[in-house]
Amino acid sequence: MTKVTATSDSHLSGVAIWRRIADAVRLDIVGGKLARGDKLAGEMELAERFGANRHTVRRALQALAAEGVIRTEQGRGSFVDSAKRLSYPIGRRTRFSEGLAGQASELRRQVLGTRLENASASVAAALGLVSGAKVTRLDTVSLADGRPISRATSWVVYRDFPDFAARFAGEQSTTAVFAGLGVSDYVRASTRISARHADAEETALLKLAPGAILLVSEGVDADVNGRPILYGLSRFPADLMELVV
Amino acid sequence: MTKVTATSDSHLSGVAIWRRIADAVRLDIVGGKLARGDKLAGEMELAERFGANRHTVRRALQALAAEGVIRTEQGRGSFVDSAKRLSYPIGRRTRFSEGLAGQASELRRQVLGTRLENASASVAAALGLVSGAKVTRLDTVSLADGRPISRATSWVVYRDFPDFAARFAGEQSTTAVFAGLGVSDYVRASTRISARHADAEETALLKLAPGAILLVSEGVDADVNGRPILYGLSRFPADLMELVV
DNA sequence: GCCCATTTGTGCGTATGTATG
DNA sequence: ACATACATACGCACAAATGGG
Repeated sequence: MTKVTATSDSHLSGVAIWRRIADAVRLDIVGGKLARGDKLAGEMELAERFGANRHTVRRALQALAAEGVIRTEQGRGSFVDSAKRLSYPIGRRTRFSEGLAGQASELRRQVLGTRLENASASVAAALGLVSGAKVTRLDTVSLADGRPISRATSWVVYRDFPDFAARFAGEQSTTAVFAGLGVSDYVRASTRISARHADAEETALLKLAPGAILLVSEGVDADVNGRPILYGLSRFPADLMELVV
Repeated sequence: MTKVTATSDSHLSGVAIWRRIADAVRLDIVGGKLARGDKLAGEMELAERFGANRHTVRRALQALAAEGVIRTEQGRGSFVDSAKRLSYPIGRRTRFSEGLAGQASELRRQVLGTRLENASASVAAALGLVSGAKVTRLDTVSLADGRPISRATSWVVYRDFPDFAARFAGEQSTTAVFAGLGVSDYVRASTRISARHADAEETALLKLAPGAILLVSEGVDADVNGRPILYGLSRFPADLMELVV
């Protein structure tokens, strides 16, 4: 019906047709509609379904094959070669490693660095500080079975936890660090979720194809008295992860 | 430094540089870094910042101007011409209209249609039915101040609420329909959030630029006894909306 | 082995889009 | 506005591999 061509494409999307097809097919796979080992529809049928040329479909399938999502065999077809998306639970008492337990056999958190900086307007607002107040910033990448699944940045009030950066090196989890600093318990006070394209740094760190979509979760953790102790900004590849409330 | 060109672009992203620039600038605006009336950086400076040619930056600014996000004045610069993103609250007791009250002056829900169908595997699983059971499907688009902000599809068990479709025509809200059918209260039992590109139909209905990113929220509402009564799939343009947990 | 339909792989020509200078 | 280079998308044709009679 509506033939989507580079030329007829009404508003000139700036997103190639082959990429939209690749995204749609990948969605069926990570969303569970197609399971590992399943045979995809033929190139002709996909071309028909998306109103595109077979070459364009092939370009999309090549991209998915390069990602390791599918495998193509001449004369036989294309087959699903990867698993469902991981679910990251979001709740008042969520802890990173607990949430993903059972979904991956090996979870690892890599610390990219810590540094002392002056709170930007948004960080200050989230932590209830004046703009420019000293905060400790922590940059991490998390991996499940060796694959990067999140890029997180956290800010902690320096005045309240001057040792935060030093302690983090020796500990595996944020929970453990806070426990060592006298905060026995904390809860998620608020979470905002949005989505956007990955920038260059995120593309590199998360080993994504350029133009990949990220789910962005932005939240504040507070202690039992409701005092904000940590502001976090996490970015998840939308292809690999979904958030469960 | 890292010059991003169509040619040097490592793996051929399928997303044009002008679109990535437009997305990044729009993000600063809807994310609150730039407020209505603020002046954007000059074209030369933006070109420098993104490592692109000034022509390419101009292409991005043209796209944003066409969307109504910015306004460009010869000899003066470009200025922010739109407001912050709307926040859609997600909680156990969230109602659509209550959640957005105060953020827009006029909210409207448009019914695209209702129909009786056989539950697909995913719908059946969510509602606790056998695959193929009869369900009523309801398709809607919601608008805030005339702008489409969500595309939702809901499924209700036909056996439990045979009059659902008929009643919806006369009522404004799902809450009112359920109230008329004897369900005085219901809560959100589970929610899964993901992100992806819009397809052709969504692009048309939500009046988006092709290739736009959607936040997808998938959830089950249950009555006070925990019995699933409605399965909903909502899609929000990530440029306009964020979800707050 | 051979034929055949199906499916993927490849080559060529053309038009338009993207990005630079 | 112009010139250049490459990417994207299409259409047609044919080659190569697979699997079933």
